Amino acid sequence: MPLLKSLLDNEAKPMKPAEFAEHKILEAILDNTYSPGDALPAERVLAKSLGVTRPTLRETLQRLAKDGWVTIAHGKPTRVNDFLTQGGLGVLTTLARYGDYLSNDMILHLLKARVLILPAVAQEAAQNDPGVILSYLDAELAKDIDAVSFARFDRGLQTLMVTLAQNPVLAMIFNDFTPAYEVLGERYFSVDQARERSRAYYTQLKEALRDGAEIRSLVEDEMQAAVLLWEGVS
Amino acid sequence: MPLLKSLLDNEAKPMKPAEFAEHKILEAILDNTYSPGDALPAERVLAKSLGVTRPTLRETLQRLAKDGWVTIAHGKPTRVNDFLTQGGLGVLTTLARYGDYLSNDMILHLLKARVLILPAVAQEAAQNDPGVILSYLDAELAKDIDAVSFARFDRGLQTLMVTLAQNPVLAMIFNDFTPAYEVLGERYFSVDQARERSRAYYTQLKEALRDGAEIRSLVEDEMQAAVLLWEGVS
DNA sequence: AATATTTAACTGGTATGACCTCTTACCAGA
DNA sequence: TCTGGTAAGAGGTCATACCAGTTAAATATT
Repeated sequence: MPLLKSLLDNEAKPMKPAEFAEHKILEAILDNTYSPGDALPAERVLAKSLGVTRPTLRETLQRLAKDGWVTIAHGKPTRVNDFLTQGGLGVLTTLARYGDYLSNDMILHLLKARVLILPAVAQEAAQNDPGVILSYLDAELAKDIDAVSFARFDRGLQTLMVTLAQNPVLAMIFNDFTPAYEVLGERYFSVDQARERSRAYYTQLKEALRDGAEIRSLVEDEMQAAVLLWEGVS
Repeated sequence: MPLLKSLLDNEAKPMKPAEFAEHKILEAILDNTYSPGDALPAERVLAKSLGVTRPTLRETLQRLAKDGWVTIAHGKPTRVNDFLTQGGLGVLTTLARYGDYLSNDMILHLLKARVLILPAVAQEAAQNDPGVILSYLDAELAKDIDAVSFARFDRGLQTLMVTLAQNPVLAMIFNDFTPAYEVLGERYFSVDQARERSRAYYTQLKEALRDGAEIRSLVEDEMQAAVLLWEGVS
């Protein structure tokens, strides 16, 4: 409904200066107005052209630098990094927030990375406290639940398992993943087949947990299946 | 040698304000002067007590917030996060920089996480371009090479493989890991047994690559062995 | 003329102090 | 009792001046 949409968009509260600056700069980097290796305009110039003051711009630049988008050095101009190579997961997070830039390809890579980590996490969690996982899974999912809610449920399960796995390093990786994972989840669970798969998977998981069986390979198969499913639909 | 150490410390160039503020705040968080959940003093107060101005302090706080140390919200006081649970890999990086806070336990968790990721990365890399890896490994290691250099060589190998694996998501994780990994490496390769193990491993790896054999399980065994070795010496 | 050396013009880093906006809690009025 | 206003305190932004590295051109030196 284009009309409603446009109305909503117009009603959107105006961005705050810092937010606006970050948005603009990232946009410029992502669409190659400033390419990796390029120098950003001097702070005084950039600030004026963005319509914000230098202190505000600097706060924004500091945040961008933390995520690996740019490199700031005293005396030298601030340069754009080759973020796809040098960047950390913060880059992925931003890519996710700017939906159009999180390509299907990137999602595929994300799903593949997940295959490596989650099975082990699930296994550890199941050994440490299968009961909690079981009671989480016992919350029945409504038949016609929407993609967003489904994604939230699935993410909640994984958050729970990561917590139970008792490895802070894996938890940190998971935390960095989360924002991108939210976007990914909504897209993935929009596919009917994906929701069906997961429902069956939850059931299998419950059985395995009740029997005290190994769940590692079960989870791995499911994660692998998700990769294949996504390759099919994307 | 306390005397030398103190001399070196005194010769250290004075920290810049921003650096100093970050150091102080992190120190206060790490030694529980401010515990997770606590509110930080108001910016105006904190700035004065640190001897820096508010803009400088704010830039520092923005960076800390990016890494998940604190949460900033308009109107509300800035609060310290439960960074071990909510933080990302940036937390790990800082923990590494403040050497005393990167516990042996944390290193163990890091090594365990590595077991999950690297084998798959190595396998992909070997399939994509075994030749480059081979030529990297052909650089012979001196018999009496020191721990730092050994660590750099090992890290270089893994950097190479991550690049060849062609999965940007895994590369991002690896990038976030790097700072902590450097610290870890120096400690790990200080153990004589560790260096011996790795030498043998490199040799096996070369043979497998020449034969075009699978290297996944080989790498996994080695990573797993590293975990056990560290459990033994720490 | 070739080579140091100074200097000036960039760049980012820090300092002040004022004002805007959001959140919260307390207080007055219906 | 509940509602609504109001003031205090927190973060957000602005404006401007000055400090400190970096670089290369201008200048002095050999």
